[in-house]
Amino acid sequence: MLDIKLIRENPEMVRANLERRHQPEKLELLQQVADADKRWRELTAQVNGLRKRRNDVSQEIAQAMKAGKDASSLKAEASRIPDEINAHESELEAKQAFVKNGLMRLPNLLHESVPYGKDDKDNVVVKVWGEPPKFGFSPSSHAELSQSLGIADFERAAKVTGTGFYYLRNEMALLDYSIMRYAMDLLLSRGYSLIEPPYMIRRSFYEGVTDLGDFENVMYRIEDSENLKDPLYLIATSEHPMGAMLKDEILNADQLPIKMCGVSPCFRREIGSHGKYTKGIFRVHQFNKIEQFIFCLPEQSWELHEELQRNSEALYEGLGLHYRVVNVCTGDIGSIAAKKYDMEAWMADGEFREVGSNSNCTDYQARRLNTRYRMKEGQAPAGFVHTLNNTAIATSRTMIMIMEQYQQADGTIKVPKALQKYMGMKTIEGKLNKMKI
RNA sequence: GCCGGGGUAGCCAAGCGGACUACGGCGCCAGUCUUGAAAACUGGUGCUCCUUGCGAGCCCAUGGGUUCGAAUCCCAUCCCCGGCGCCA
Repeated sequence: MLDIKLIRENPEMVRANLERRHQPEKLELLQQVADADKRWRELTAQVNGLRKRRNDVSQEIAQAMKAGKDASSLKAEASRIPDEINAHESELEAKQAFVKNGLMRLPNLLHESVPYGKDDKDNVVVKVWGEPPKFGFSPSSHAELSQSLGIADFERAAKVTGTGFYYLRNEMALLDYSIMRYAMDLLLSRGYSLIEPPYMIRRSFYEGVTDLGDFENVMYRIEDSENLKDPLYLIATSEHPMGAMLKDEILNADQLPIKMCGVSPCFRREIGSHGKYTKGIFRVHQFNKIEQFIFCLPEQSWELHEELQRNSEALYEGLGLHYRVVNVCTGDIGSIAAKKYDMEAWMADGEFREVGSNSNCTDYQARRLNTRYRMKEGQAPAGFVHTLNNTAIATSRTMIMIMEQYQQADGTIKVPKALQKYMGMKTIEGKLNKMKI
């Protein structure tokens, strides 16, 4: 959420930002918000004047009654004022709601280092690590490999829950947990606190961490929520419960930065098919993820954004996986990020696909969450904190990378050295407690 | 789930229809004093608007209601604490 004062005092800056983002449709919204805010201020002045009259007359009534005088004519006058106030109040509330809603829908200000561009084709590759594996055979997709090894069952998952789900078996289930444990150990060693969050959170908290428009498309709602006005939703990432954790709180500067590493399954209704790489576990309704999340002082966030990036890169490099990093351009970046790096991994068909993203949300998310900081105990809040979030590892997509990059001619898969101690094996051969179904 | 007790500013806490302009304390900020600090003393300490003023409005968990007037009375909802019940 942007600060309304920025729109009052520096609308040109907000306008230029929308143009850089290629969101001309939002220019009109910006103007509407500015107009509604102006009207809100006029109405506020009028209504406050009426409220003052009401308060004054009520005081006179009190004094008259204390003096034993008749106050009935004053009462008659006073009883007319609430109607006048009500006549304006509904418009006042409507304008206020419009401004708030508009502010929620205007995107964050971009950092100057975000490359200008129209769509994902204009993202700028800033790093390439490793090389594509050289196979003396035609490589298979992870979907084919997992089926032939008998370590995943997509047909029965489709039967039971519909498309977009999976049963992992034996080595692949172990691989899932091994990747999580590997990522947890690395981030713990770098000082991040490990968090297992609630897997569902209330809607009112969700509004603080993400876009309102995402709800009905992306999130699963729990029908049986006890409080129907504020129902529970399954989390789409542990970023959300971690962000919501400090809603309406004020942190002391010496408590910051707060660095967390969340572990949880993620639930998403919208998995977008459109013929894009739909086989296997690339796009699914449920997957496990280790997520990094930071609350920090404004002056710390750009340095920490790079730290998060180094952590992600260390995780993939430790697994020996070929990847690249792109600086997401102005036309492709999400609305809450001021700057975003995407991690893209090489897959067996020779394409790079997104496996994680790293965003500095500056104060945009914190303003929605109302998470502030003060320089010292007892002092008034000095401003909003900055928040950052970064996929450390999404196990589903990391499994794809490992299976497709470490496959061998006989259809088995080498286990990256760093995972062998967690897996208890050096090669995935599909022999562990093999199921005859 | 049931029965009690609660939710007041950064924190603690009083108030329980009309001087509440929300008492008091702690913390914090500024000033006086001091070589400096502490102590002491004085003033300030939430949000919004603009005509920036000893200006006005708002704020007592949240949303409604009663009233000329609500922190205070009524209704609904949420949350916390204690006890009982249920339970991996």
